[in-house]
Amino acid sequence: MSSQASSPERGAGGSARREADGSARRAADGSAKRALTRGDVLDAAAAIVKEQGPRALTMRKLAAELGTAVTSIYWHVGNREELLDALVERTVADLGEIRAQGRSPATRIVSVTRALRAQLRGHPHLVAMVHERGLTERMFQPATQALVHEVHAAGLRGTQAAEVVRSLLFQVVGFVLVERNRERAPVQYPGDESLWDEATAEHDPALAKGLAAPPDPERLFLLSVRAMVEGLLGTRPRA
Amino acid sequence: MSSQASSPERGAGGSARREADGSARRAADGSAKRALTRGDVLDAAAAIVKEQGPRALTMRKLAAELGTAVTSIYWHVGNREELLDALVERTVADLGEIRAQGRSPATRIVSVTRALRAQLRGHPHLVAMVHERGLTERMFQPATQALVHEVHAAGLRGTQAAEVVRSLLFQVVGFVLVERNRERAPVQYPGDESLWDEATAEHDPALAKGLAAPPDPERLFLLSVRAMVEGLLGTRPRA
DNA sequence: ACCTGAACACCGTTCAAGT
DNA sequence: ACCTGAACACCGTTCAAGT
Repeated sequence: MSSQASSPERGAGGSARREADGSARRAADGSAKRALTRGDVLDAAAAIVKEQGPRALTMRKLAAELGTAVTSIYWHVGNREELLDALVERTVADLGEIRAQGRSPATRIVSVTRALRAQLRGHPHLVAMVHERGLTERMFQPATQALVHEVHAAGLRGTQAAEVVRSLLFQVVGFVLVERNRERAPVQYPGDESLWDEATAEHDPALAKGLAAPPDPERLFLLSVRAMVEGLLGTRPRA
Repeated sequence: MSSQASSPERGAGGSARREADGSARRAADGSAKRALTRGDVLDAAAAIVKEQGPRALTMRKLAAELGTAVTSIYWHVGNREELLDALVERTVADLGEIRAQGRSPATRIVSVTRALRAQLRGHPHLVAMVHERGLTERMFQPATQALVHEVHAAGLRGTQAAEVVRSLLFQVVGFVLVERNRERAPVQYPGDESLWDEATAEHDPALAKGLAAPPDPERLFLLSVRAMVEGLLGTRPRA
């Protein structure tokens, strides 16, 4: 409920920011000690979340990191939930534009999905946090915008265009989520071998191998997105 | 670390279970009091998770619900994390088979994705919990199995078949996730209207409306899956 | 305007002790 | 074999009090 309207670090577009990593206020060193700002809190919180996930972000740990009393944080950001809200908000705002590349609409659409996937992979915990806060639509706004443009260029309009855009967004999100799951837990239970033995794979060893471990997610991503674009537009995109 | 091997309620296939809703041990009523079993704990935990989400499942609340001391629970399930593990494990095991319907492979594939979506929607918190535990592959095993069969029937083999199966799974998961997000947070911030005004929708009001609120997720789901199947198989599925 | 420590209600978990 | 209360370390949050 604290109506802080500072909104620090809006940047000049979104890509380059890294210098101002709250290195100013270190108290543990005994060095110079500035006044704590809302931006400091967000920076420190962002660092913890990025490295250890949102679960590891406790108010007390954050305070220790900043060299302040726990209660000071509350003055600047309200409470933990509002802190996470602000963090997500800032990260989403800093994601930057998505630019299509290529000549044909189909190719340009594929390039947008690739850019979106790259963004999502760059912020491993962001998707879940955005999801919890009901900001999904907003987070995908830039990508949606770009897709709208390309779908229009492909000649689609109205409801049909909207459905194509949404199908593509869902595809990317689903892919990244499952992909990340595999990265985090490479060895599944009860283990891939037993899950895809000869019988369950219907005597198709190459298929069993393909399902047990996707050797090239990049390739799989391109393939599925291209299939989807082809099915939706009736045009085959080119590499 | 407690090696309890009871594994209650494995059922006779998976669909019908509902009678044994831990109504036996009610202590608050002052009625008859059986010995607490691992199954009781899992049942009560499942009820809480189903109604209020995994976050609301605290050991103390669970104990109160069961009419026991908190520490009794630990004897039966180890700790909170193992409790959730067991819960997910049991739920996944009880999900049941997925049967394809229809004549052509393309149509049957679509029917499998619909069944999978219905399963996921029936357990709103399951996907996230499974995801956290790295059990995604296992959870989708029945659906994958069914898809493998149909893709084989469509004449695909090996790596190509595996890629088709995976693309479809990703599509379904992504769809359900985003769909659920919209249900939970119907009013987005900063609001759909402002997000899709005339300019951002490139002067296509029907598209703006389509993106602001998907009137029929069922329809959108079918459309996108069919497009994907068509793009992957080169065959158009029929309703 | 900003920061502080004390205090509260709530967690998960351990452990010695009961039956 | 099962259950218990006491106790520990950790949470988020509030509040009166400082400067």
